[in-house]
Amino acid sequence: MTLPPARRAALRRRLLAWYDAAARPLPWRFPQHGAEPYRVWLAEAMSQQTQVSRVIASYRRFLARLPTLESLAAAGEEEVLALWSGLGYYARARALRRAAQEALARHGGLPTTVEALRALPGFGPYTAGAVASIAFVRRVPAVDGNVTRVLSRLEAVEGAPESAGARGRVAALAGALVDPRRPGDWNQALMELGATLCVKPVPRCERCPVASLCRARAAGRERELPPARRRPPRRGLTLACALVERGGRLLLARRPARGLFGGLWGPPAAELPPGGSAEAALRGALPDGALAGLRLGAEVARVDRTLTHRDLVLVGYHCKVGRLSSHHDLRWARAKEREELGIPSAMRALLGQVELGPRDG
DNA sequence: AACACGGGGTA
DNA sequence: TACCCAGTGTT
Repeated sequence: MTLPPARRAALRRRLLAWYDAAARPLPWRFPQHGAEPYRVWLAEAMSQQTQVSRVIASYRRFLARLPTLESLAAAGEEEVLALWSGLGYYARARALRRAAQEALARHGGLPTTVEALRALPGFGPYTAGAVASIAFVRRVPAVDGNVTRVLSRLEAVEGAPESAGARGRVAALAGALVDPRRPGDWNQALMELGATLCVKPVPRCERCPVASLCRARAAGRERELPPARRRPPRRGLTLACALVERGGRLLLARRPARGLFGGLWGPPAAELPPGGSAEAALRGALPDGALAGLRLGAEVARVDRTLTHRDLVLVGYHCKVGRLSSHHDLRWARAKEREELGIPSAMRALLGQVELGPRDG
């Protein structure tokens, strides 16, 4: 349990030296940007449960359009969701925008302490620690999945990583190890090691700067620790989707703010229970009976997607609707407009299967 | 504590 | 197929 000062010093020295030499040149790390807090935050928010390699393109696109905290706070939710399109976990995007507004109103910018950051929407323990340490040089840890794996192996932490005991042990280690002079670099060095060498399931110990200090390796158990997280089985979800064409445009509906694909645009969709009627489901898909007169045509598109918690099936039906009352959450969009909207990837794929007339796009 | 929440890469 | 990813918010 104890972390001797000599061991702590050796870990810091070796890992920081390795990081200085081996860190990947991520766009938010380029020196000309410095540790600009807004950019650090944006990168951290996008990286939640999302591999860094998949974040880079979205990060550049987002920053080009909303380069400052002020521009983000002033942007509409629709625009922010559109810039987030394809990244998933869209609640992150809405929280990002609200946090920008709150930070500006209450602090005149991003606050600089981990406690004040933690109070903003979308800032959990990890993101608050990451931004505080990287952007504001606060001596606080930032424990993500990488750090959990690295520290679990270094100290041979037993037990499921989601258990309270293991989490507490890792948190204590992370707090004790933070380098007081370079807290942000230290936290990033731990993450970098976990992302590039100390990977699951088979770590590349031969290149690891702290392999000789690793208790899991000493015991020959580096492949076993930490144990895999147990996940509940995925449940099936079938969504009937109404593909309604008019004058080369497709009818899109904005989804409710909560739940799957919250706040994004897509074809009007409704859960199709096993053996249920797609027509009945779609007629009730929108509030106010907006689609009460819908008539179902043939199935013309289908998409299967595996999400973390869902086996998702989208079934697209060609549909006719009667007159639509003007509705805040409805719009007709041609292909070009659809490119600019926040639409989940699965629904984009479904729309991509639909052949439209020559007036489209 | 358990669950909801995207999407894609990897072995 | 199963697991994981620079996690957070809700119940």
